[in-house]
Amino acid sequence: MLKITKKVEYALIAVRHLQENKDKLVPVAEIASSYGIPREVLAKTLQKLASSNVIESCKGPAGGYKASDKIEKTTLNDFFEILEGPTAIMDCYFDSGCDHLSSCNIRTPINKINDSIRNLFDNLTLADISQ
Amino acid sequence: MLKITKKVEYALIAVRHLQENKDKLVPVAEIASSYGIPREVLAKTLQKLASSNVIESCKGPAGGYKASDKIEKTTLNDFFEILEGPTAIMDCYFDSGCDHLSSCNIRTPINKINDSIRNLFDNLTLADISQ
DNA sequence: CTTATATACGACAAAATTTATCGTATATAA
DNA sequence: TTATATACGATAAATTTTGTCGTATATAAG
Repeated sequence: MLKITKKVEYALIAVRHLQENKDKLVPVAEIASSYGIPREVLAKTLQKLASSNVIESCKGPAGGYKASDKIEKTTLNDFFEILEGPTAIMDCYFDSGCDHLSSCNIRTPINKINDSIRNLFDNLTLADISQ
Repeated sequence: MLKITKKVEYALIAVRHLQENKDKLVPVAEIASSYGIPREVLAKTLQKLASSNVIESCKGPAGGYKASDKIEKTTLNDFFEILEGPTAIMDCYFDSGCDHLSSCNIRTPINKINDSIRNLFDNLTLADISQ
């Protein structure tokens, strides 16, 4: 439990790689083969980061991805939410279909834990964890 | 991602229930039926909490579980680790079988995130989140 | 001492989620 | 025009989580 997914792991690896190669455009295939990541999985992940402008994409031959200016200031919370949706230890606060809401005795605890984690990740940037 | 498991959810519900019924011994069946939890799953979960002395068990007719003195001071980190093992967002720091260690470029980031989360959960007790 | 009830514990099946693959479309530099 | 790279959806495989079943053990009550 409380594990990140491979998607997020791959995204972190890619972001770090792009940060270390700031000048050039790096194609997905290069990152995938360097770290043993399935190409298609990584591609889809980087597409999400590109559409949120954490990284920039360029199509065509000699194309690829590069880190954007925004990347250093991106918080872990933003990063995770781009890839996986809202940060929460349970789904019940986004789903509406909980049958047991009336007898639920852990709303307060769950909310407190969620708030604590979001607060933590709102105050950690990609730059912070790289140093 | 970063979700708690049903086991942990059920354990939290049970702990809260026991805290609200401090005097009496509550059988698993009572908690399971009150909150719509599968009896056997909850039973196994409470057995772990009992063997770690977070709660106390009593066999036989009129037996059941009750909160221990230790319960209020139990940190979220201890609670989670009793139920699910070490707190970490990736398994690679406990498994030894990572093929890509030499090319791994996210050891520092992962360690920083792990440390931050453990620090957070070490400083939150079951009492803290219940208020 | 027998019986009913509760915890203790392991093996296995079902369900859900995550991870990976495949196919097709679009953009662009050479 | 061609080769190469991103973009995106559908589906299959693998893994993990969740739930079920069976059996053993302890103990209070009659």
